[in-house]
Amino acid sequence: MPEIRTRFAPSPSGFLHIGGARTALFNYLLARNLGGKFVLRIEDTDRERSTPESIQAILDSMEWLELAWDEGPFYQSERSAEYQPYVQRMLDSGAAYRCTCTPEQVDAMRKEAKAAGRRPGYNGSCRNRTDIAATDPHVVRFRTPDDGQTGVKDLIRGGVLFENTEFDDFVICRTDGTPTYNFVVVVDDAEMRITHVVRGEDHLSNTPKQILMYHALDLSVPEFAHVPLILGTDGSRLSKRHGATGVTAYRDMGYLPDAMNNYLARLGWSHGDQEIFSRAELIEHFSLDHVGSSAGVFDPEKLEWVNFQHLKELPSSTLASEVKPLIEERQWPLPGDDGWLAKAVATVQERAKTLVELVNSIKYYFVDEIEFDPKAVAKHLAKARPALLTDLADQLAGVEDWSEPNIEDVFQYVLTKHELKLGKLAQPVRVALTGGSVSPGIFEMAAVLGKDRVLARLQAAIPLAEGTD
RNA sequence: GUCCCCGUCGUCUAGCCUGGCCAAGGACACCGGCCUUUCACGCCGGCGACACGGGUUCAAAUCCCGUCGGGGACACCA
Repeated sequence: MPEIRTRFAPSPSGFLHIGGARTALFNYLLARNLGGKFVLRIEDTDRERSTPESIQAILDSMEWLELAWDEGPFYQSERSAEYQPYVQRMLDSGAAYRCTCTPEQVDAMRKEAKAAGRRPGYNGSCRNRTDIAATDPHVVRFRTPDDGQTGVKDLIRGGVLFENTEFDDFVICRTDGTPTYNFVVVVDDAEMRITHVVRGEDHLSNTPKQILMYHALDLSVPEFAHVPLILGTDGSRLSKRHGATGVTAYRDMGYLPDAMNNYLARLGWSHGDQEIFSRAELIEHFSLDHVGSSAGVFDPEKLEWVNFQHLKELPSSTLASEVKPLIEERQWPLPGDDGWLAKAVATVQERAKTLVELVNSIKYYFVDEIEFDPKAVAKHLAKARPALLTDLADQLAGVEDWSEPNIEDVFQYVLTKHELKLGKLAQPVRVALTGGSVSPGIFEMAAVLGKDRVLARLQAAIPLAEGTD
C-alpha cells in the first residue's frame, strides 16, 4: 500500500476562516492517524486576489493550531512551468483545444442558455476549429464528453453520478497563459502524489470535471472526501456577519488551540459520546467513517464550553505561562515569581471560560490601586462595622505562617468572637481586597495576595466601613 | 433556471450501511434544586427531535418512492 498523503490547499484571499481550519484539521488528523504525510499548498494562481498578508495569516493560523505540515508550503504561482507540458499534452491528444471567444461572447452564450432553461455555459463554438495558431490570443478549453456519465466515489457520501452533458468545455488556461484552478489542482495533486483529497463540499461538483482530466492525462485518481460546510446560526454559509470567522480572532479572545481543534473536530465528526479530546486522542480516533454528511452550525457557546474543559485540565504552571504575556500586555506589575503566578491563576482556573476572561478577572492580584465597585461597596463594605475589620486586621497581623488554613483560623476566631456567620465577614473583606463582590474563595485569595498587601488593603478600607450594628 | 448534496431535540451529535436491544442515548444552551463565604465548579432533575406523505415488512429513525425544506455548484475565482 502506497504512503497516505493528504493536503490542505487554501487560496490566500483573506484570513483562514473556521471552515478552512477544519478542513486543514481533518487532513492533518487523517494523515497522522494513518501514519502518512500532510502537505500544505497555497493556491495562488489568481494573482489579483492573492496577497502576501493572506498567506501569512494562513501560516500563522496553522501554526497557532499546531497543524504541522510535513511538506510545503508549495506555491502554485511558482510552479507555472510545471503546468505547461500538461496543457500541451492535452492539446496534442485533442483532449483540449484553443478558443478565441471573448469573455463577452461567452457571457452572451451563458445568458442565452439560461434563458432557454439550460445550465449556463460555453456553447463549444471553437471546438472543431483548426485555424487557431498558438500565437493568436486564445484560451485553452477542456473538451468534455458529449455523453456518458462520470461517477465520483466519495468516502463520505458514497457514489455520486453526474451526466457529462452537464459540463461545458471549461477553460484550463487563460489568455495570459496562466492555468486555472480545476486544471492545476489535478496536476498538483497528481505530482504531489496525494492519495486522499479532503476538502469542502463546495468542491463536489468540480470533482467530476477533475476526474475527466485525470483520465485525459492518464493520471491515477485519488480518493475524495467532501466534508460538509459550516453554517452560521441562521443556516446560511458562515460569513463575516456571523461574527468572528477568522481563526486567529479566537486566539486573541483567549481560546486554546487544542480546544479549537477539539471543537472543530467534533463539528461534523464524532467518536461515540465523547466530547473532549486531547490532540493525541483526536489523532488516535479520527477516521473519515465517522464524518457526517450534513452541514453543521457553528456554535460559539459550545466552543466556549470546550475551551473551559481544556482550560481547567491545564497544569497551573502551564496556565501561568499562557497568561503571562497577557499580563505584560496590560502592563501590570508581577509581584511574584512564576510559582506565585501559578498559584494565583489556579484560584480562578475554574472560573473563566477563556484566557482573556481569566486575566481580566484578577487584576487585583497585580495592581494595588483597587478599583472599587460602588455597588459592592454600598452593599457589603459600607454595612460592615469598622471594629470588625479592625479586629480582623489586628488578628491577621499576628499570623506568622501566612497560609490558607491559618488565615481561615483567624477568620473563625473573629467570627466566633463577634457571633457572626462567615458571609458577614467575607463579603466586606472581599470588597476591601478586590474592589468587587466576586472573587475566588476568600482564604485562598488572601493567601495568594500575601500578608502585607492584605493588611494594607484592609486598613485602607476601614474608613469606608460605616456599619453600626 | 439546471445539476448535485443534505434533512434525528434550538445547536453539535449517537443510532441508519448490517430493520427489532429506541416508548430514540449523550453534549451545549435553557429552566429548577442541592452544595456554598461571593461568583463559578460540581452534583441531581426537567424541557426538548426521527421534516412530511405513501410503500415494503410481523416489525422502520433505520429499506424504497414522492413532496417539502435547507445548502452547494454552474467564471479567462479558488
